[in-house]
Amino acid sequence: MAGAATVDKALDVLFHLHEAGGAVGLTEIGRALDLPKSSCHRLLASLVDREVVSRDDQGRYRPGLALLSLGIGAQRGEPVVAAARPILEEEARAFGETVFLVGLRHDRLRVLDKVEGWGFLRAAPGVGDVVPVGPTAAGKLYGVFGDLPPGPEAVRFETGDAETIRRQGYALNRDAWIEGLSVLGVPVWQRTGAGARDLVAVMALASSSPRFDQLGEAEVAARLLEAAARAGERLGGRRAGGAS
Amino acid sequence: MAGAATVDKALDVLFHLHEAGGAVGLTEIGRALDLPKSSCHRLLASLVDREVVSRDDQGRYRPGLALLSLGIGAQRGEPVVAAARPILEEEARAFGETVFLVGLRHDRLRVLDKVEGWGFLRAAPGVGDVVPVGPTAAGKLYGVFGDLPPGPEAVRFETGDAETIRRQGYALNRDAWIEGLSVLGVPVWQRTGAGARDLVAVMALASSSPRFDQLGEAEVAARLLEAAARAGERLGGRRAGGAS
DNA sequence: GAAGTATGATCTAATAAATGGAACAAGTGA
DNA sequence: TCACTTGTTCCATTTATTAGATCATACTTC
Repeated sequence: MAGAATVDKALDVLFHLHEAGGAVGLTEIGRALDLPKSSCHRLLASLVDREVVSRDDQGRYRPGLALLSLGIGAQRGEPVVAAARPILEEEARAFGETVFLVGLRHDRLRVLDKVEGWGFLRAAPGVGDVVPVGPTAAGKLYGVFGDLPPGPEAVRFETGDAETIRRQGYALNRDAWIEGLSVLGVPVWQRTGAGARDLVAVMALASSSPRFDQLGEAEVAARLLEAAARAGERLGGRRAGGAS
Repeated sequence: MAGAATVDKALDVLFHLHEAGGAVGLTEIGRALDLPKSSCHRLLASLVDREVVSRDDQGRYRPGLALLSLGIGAQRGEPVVAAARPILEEEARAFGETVFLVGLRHDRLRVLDKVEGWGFLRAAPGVGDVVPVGPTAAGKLYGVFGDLPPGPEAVRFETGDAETIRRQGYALNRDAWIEGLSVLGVPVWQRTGAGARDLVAVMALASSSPRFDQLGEAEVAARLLEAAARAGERLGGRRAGGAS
């Protein structure tokens, strides 16, 4: 809140480039953000210097590749991702379908990591993308087991739905989020003390619904629950602070 | 050069977090960058606000996940990446080995994209990583066909090596960069006018050397050259400005 | 081909913002 | 319990940012 105004503006520019998609000229940026050209010019100079912003052949600006290194570094640095990565690969290989990891970051459910399946028709969630809370398996699990921030899209359960999830220990989502897509999610726990535990992520398998039926709900659930338990083991103990 | 000092410092902080690897406390950051705690605090407040920096359970700072979205967006926005992506997937599937894309960005050769192979022993270049110019196939191709910036690590060719590459149209690198690793790279061209063309990337296949021998140099070269040509087609024409 | 209108880059005085030392609170370890 | 470290906040001084105008250059229109 009590931040640096100049940095805020620089970030405005950066995110504007991100949202714009393509390359954008200096004047257009200034107009869109209501900043004088000279200010934009100077801000961009700093960003370009660090390769956080790139320049077109025509001089226009676009997000730079340094962001890629930074972003992938951020992902690798996530303890949950580091712990779960090899297990994600194992499971994706075993099922031949996409297995991914969702976590609560900055009050949003985000795809932390994924390993895609082999099929021509396969689920391909984008790493870093925000996942809606309402209709997804991950959202339900966080609603039942985790500390979801009080938001407008609070989770609404059918009667008994929450209890089913609590009893089974996993959440299944058939065609509710995306037509033809089935997702089975299981919680990844971290021990936080004597008997206590924190929900630190959701591991989920996504596939087309027919393919999911071939695999079998019971089989998927069993394997994934065991995999998530191993991921939790690799994480080790401790942690108790607020969900970040 | 004539940038915004505050933004420079904020980027210093961000890159410091990136290089640190783990989570870092405020005091330590201030010491490392020789900045007063209050300044660091303010800069970090802005960065955290935009989720470019995350906070630990213990209050320490780490690179945030917004960087991942930004980075992946930057990659997707790259015209070469957008054009080559499906072809990369095709080739990786056909060979069962890792196929990747290297481009000159900000005077550095960087891995722009990759699709990994299936094998247990497979090459896994990091997307966004910088590739050395000297010993790599990509570096040689840029040395022969592209405009490498005059740097300390200028490419040194064996006599006739450059001519071989020019004649064959591809570069092969066996065990020179990494022991046991073979890489065959081909240029990706973009038409820039009547007969003229620009080297915009290198497409390369990487595998263990024994596996590469199974595939056969001629077969790999032929397929990859054809694939790179298709990628160039998808790019379309135009572009002539300085290498960015 | 020439004029007009875009753009990006550069300069400068006025001003608003960053600075950093010090004081405060919260937490940790001895 | 005390001492030490950490993160946070405050505020007068100074510095860097601002924003308008100007310049040079590329592109478009006539």
